[in-house]
Amino acid sequence: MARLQPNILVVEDDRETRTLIAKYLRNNSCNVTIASDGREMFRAMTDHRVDLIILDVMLPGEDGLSLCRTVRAQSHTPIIMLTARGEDVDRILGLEMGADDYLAKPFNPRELLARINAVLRRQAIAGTASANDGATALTFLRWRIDFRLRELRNPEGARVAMTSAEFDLLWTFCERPGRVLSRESLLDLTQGRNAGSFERSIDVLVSRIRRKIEPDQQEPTLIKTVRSGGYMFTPRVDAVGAGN
Amino acid sequence: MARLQPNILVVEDDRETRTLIAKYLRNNSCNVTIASDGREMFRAMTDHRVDLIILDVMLPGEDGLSLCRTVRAQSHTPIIMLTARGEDVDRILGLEMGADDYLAKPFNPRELLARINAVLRRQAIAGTASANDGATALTFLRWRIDFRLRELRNPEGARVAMTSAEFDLLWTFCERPGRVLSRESLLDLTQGRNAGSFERSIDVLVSRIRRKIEPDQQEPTLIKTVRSGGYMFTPRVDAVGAGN
DNA sequence: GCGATCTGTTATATTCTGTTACTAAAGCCG
DNA sequence: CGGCTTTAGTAACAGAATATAACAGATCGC
Repeated sequence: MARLQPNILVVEDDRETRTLIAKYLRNNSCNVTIASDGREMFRAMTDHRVDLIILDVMLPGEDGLSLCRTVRAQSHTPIIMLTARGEDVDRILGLEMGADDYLAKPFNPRELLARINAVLRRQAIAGTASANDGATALTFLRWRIDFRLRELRNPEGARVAMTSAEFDLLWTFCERPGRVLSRESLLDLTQGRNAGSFERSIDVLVSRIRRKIEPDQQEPTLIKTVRSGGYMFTPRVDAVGAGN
Repeated sequence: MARLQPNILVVEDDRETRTLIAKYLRNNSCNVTIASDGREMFRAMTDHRVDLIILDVMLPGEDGLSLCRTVRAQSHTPIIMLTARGEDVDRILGLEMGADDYLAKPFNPRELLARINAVLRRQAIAGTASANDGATALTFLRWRIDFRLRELRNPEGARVAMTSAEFDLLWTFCERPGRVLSRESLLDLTQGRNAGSFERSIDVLVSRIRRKIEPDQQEPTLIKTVRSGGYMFTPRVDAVGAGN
């Protein structure tokens, strides 16, 4: 769903932080470009396609907030802002700045990755609404999960009520079919939360989802348990265009 | 999308307020012209292109309401009116005056900026959508919401009574379909946070709107709840288009 | 002013969600 | 095959978030 190797532009003046972020993202299948100020940022943006910008609030010269507005005025490239703690979050995310998400320093790089994924995913959805290809829904075994509408329909076409958390988890599974996902990474992906050591919340959620979608309660066929590994969503998943 | 440096014309007789607004807007990438009464306003308008007018209701000589009507009759330049509390909002925004938005004094300048952006964006969309004046209405699932008339019609074409606050909120939703809006930003967008209202008030309003527009009271399909996130307006696919 | 309407607040009911605890199942080892 | 250990499934619970009825102050239209 999300681009396989998204181009991330990291705009951050502190060399150490910058390198750290870049390294981490590169280790996690992102193409990373770095810039230390607004000028370099714009150069990079005209240079090649940028899928997402990570933008520090504090920058020499024109500051991040101002840059954010400017970028926003010209393009729809999503922006995640790195803020200091206690920054006025509403304004950053609100109409005025229009950033897509933010992260307060100091942050956990995994958390950043989770946010990036979330934003890109949203972007993919939003993009289809107006313009181009991308899918807004996935189907598996004649079930259909629509991210934009946040609804799940069974093979008969009836809506199946899902709570927010259940939906998010199922969505995450659908995006990564056929891969074993650890509880930890599932927690990360759905909530950007660092897993507290032994939490069984994923187990419980899986159980609740299974009750709603598994044809045979005794023998799960959709979400398989991988002992001491996590869970795996097994059915073949097809992308479906806008929900018409 | 939005003009990079929109030309804003501020019409306000109180020098202090006027200067404050101008200063703030200039700091936020706007070109600002000021006028202290109707005469100066018209002079400015013939002088150069004006993208948006901020117009105080109380003015010496010909008052803001009257000026608003006049401008409206001649051009499509969007207008945001500054009103005193308790002013008749429906009338100001409605057919009679035709302002595009309003803000009750005293207001937060950041909120003003947000409104400006919103109006300009709408304008941009309306402009590109097809041709002309139109685009004062949106349709979703055969419902039709008309911003100018401030009325809502159901698929059968019957008017559905909406109170001012309900309409404002629904409008806000319609402008941002498919996005999760936090209670906080909804408050900001509808009232500018001046009024110290609690976030629960959004819940109550949503509940009231749902009662009027949701086909199934048990299972909302239009305004979805995103737990600990806010609400999301999810009209089906074709839904949002210029009301032609 | 007076009744009708609107709107935010409060209180209560309902729903959701993560945790805990207990049970069942799976692996391990002799 | 049994015991023993580890891991998963899920009922039950408690805290959090949401839905909505009811209330009261504000506002509107006469």
